[in-house]
Amino acid sequence: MFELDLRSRAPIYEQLAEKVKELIIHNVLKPDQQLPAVRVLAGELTINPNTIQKAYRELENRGYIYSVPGKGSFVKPAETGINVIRLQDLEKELEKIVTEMLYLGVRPQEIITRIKRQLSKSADKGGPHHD
Amino acid sequence: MFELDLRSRAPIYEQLAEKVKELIIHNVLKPDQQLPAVRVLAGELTINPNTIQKAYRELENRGYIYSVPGKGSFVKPAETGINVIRLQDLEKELEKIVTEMLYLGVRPQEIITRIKRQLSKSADKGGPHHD
Amino acid sequence: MFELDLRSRAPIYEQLAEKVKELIIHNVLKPDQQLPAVRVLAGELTINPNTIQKAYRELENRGYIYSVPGKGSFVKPAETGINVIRLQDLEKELEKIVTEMLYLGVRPQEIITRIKRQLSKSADKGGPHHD
Amino acid sequence: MFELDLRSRAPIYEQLAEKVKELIIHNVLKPDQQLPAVRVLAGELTINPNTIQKAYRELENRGYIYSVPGKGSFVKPAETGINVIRLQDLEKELEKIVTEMLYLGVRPQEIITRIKRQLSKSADKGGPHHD
DNA sequence: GTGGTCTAGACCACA
DNA sequence: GTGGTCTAGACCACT
Repeated sequence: MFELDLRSRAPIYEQLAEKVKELIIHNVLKPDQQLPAVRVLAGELTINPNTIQKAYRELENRGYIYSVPGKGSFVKPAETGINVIRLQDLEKELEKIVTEMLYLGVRPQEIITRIKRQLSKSADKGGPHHD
Repeated sequence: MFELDLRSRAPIYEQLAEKVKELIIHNVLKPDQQLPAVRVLAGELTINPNTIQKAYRELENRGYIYSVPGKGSFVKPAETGINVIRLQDLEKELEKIVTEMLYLGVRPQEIITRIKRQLSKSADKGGPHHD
Repeated sequence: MFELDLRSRAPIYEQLAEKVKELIIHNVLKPDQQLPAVRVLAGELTINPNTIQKAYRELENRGYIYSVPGKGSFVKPAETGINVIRLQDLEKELEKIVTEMLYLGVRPQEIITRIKRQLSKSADKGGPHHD
Repeated sequence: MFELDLRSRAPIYEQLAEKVKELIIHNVLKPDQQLPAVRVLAGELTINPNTIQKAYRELENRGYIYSVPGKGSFVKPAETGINVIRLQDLEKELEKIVTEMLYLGVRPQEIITRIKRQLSKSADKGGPHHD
């Protein structure tokens, strides 16, 4: 379920956090659904439990999950408008990517077409799933 | 010319490589133009020459510049089609960003509007500058 | 009556103790009034009786309630002056909060305004209810 | 300099983070000043370096310091308006404290007097110290 | 020398 | 059984 690249430069805990975040964003992991227990996941991935916990803590700080000691970790329902800072980051990244695609020869119309396709594809499973 | 954020947790050589890449993309540094010599730039930025070297090596690996031993480093003219791999990466990143923006509550129409604005803004200075 | 946030990382028994304390402070639970029996409350909140017990014990230690073996737990009438230690703690906390609000950019006048508003709001139901 | 209570229920890393935060808020640690190195502090406090790092990481997440790998950790200049969420928390805490002080018999006028005294005392060293 | 990552293994509080 | 904390000790990247 979680494919990690142990040789990658990116730390394991970040890779894991990223994977989990994607599952949440794509609504594979539903709001308030319980995540795999730290120790269980550590066993499956043959990774130290501390590393898993670090990933979960990271996601908690970023507002994607919440952890209840003694109970488990759960998907946090999305709250529109909370992550203004994150949105600004995404804007900047978007800008960079578009500029580089232009530089590499992609025509503007082509870029818009692809994004529209992406938007309609995400419409079903994606989009905000609030309380 | 190159504003580096020494406070950032991103390594300096990566920041520098990114800045140079942007200048190339935005056509501020023209094809075959010579980049500042390592030692000169090191002096101006009060940064270790090794760090500059690392940034240039990074850019060479990614195909944005080329080095002529004994002469210096130069901007590599863009070659449409050669960077298919890079384009696929950009596609994936674009997909991720769009999906996350949707999750964070941005409306699809809003996303397209922003990209169009970005496209028209880059139209002047940006765009491919091939041989 | 007692709304607990099972998602919170704060232990349930602490949340419960806090809620009861607030009801006492706001004079909703009057002096010498009997608190809900442990088992009853456990049933209503669908929570382990041990957890309720722990909350009540906590409140007894802090001087907000008293227990009569075989009878139940009751609200302890406030005794001005006996809680000097608690008052000193509150002073310290108050100092910390005010300092941090200043640091975060809140103007002194604004702080006083908010506190006055808070004071007049609590004036009705709040205030000391001694013997 | 940092007095920790190893027997306290509060985790060491939180105690340490709190202490450092206070030094920053009271302007004892000035903006962009370097914090003690993780290993050095670990040695002085006879505490594991990982624990220190956890405290620093916590402070970084909350926006009070920034860490540059290979350089050190530094005090982050305050940015007014960034910490809206933290301010809301402080408001709630302030409300609770004021209410409890009333309950313990402190007169409203007395509360305001103390806060004003606190405000003028903090005026010198406290207050925001932005860029 | 700096912070960052990871492991192995132990202990605690909570439900 | 759960997450959380802490230690000891090793290795890496960056400057």
